[in-house]
Amino acid sequence: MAKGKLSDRQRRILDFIMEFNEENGYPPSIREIGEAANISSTSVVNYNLNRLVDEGYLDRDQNVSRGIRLTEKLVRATHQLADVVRVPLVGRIFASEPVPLPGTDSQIFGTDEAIEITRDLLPSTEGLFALEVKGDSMIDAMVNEGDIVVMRRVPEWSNGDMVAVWNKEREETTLKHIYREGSKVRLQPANPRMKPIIIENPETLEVQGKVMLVVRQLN
Amino acid sequence: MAKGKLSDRQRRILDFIMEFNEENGYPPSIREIGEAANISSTSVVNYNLNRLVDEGYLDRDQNVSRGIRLTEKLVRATHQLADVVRVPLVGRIFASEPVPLPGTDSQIFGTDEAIEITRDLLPSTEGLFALEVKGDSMIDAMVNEGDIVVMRRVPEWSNGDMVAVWNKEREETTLKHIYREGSKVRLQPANPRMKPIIIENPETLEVQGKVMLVVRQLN
DNA sequence: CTTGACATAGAACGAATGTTCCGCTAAACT
DNA sequence: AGTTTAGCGGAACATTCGTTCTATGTCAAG
Repeated sequence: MAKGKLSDRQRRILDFIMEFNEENGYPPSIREIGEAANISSTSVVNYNLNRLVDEGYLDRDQNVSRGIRLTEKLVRATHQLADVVRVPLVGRIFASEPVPLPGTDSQIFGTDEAIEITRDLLPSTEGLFALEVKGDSMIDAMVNEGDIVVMRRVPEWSNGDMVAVWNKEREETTLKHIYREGSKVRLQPANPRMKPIIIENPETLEVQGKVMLVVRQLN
Repeated sequence: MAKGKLSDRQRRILDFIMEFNEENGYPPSIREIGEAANISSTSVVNYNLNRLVDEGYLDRDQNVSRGIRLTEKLVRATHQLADVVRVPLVGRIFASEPVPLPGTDSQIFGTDEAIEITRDLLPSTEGLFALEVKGDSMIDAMVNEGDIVVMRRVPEWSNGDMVAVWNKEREETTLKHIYREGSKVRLQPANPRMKPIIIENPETLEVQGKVMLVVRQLN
């Protein structure tokens, strides 16, 4: 319950456990902790370990050697580890072709090419795929050659979404903000200096994905 | 030496170790492995463990309980964990102001606001800081309002770098590709449809950072 | 058929490791 | 002062756990 105050020893113990874990891939024994923290008695280590459990920093398993588990938060904080989403890189996007869509590859291991995105950059994780942009025809979407576009397969789009649309009549793919306007559809370039396009026949449009993220690596 | 073939048992053992580790935060004991893999004898488990070490899947520490360590690659592959870099988000970037530079905050824990970027998106990790773009004045750099620009403090820039430059005369910050041309400097917009700017007096320029990455989150 | 490498099983041993109990001290509380 | 409590040290104890040794079965090569 009592939150903050850890004794000097307890802080040292915690630090050591984290360090040892990182180093060896398994937790230290009680005696190893004692040695590191200058505690001669195993019972004292045991005592302080239980205190740390009370404070919520550790979990322990009884009667199990090295049965210490760091709390999730601590692990994340100390390592430079984070939750990431593997987004399959399914191909390239040209202006002159519909976007390639992902097959039903096992999203866990299947695809060989993928990019890793930290989860907090993405609102959802389902149905994602990534494309590399070829050519400079997406400039009015403020998307450059070489950029990586992370898209999501969506059943429905809503006003304001930035989507990849395949225009069957013109036979071209563009990235635009899309808006319903009565029976028509307005395609709005991301670049505010450019004019929107009004589509009279929305059936000629095929929304192939909603753009979730654009990543540009320089150099 | 011999690469590929793992016996059915060995695969099961490997799977179990990974699963157990994930579940408990520490590796299983030999007897626990035996139980999971339907092996009655600890010596057989020991035997197979050593085989897995030979194959490069495991590391072991002698005479240490639960002294098993998975090979790095395996850990990464099973979890959805990856190496990330925490980049401090130090402020906003306007056209009308020099870019704010990071203080000497402890880059580990210090800054409260930061974004996490998977390491493979970034070539180096030193001296990084991130800025959020305000206003639409960076359009000719194909950078939009709300984009996040990850920059790096560099002592020297080289030809072709995309940099943030503070133009003292015009009192404005822009993002441009920069080139030395004799005693002059050429600033080239990322948008190929736009004209370059020639700077006669390079002293009026202050290169404040090299742009490493641009991230645009939609929605 | 014999031999040897390989894989397995069972058991015994000893070291590694967690647990418990007793006593001591200093500070806080009544 | 007397009592309580948190924290510590030491030692004995009971398991847990890795190691080792012997024995058995299989299979392919000689």
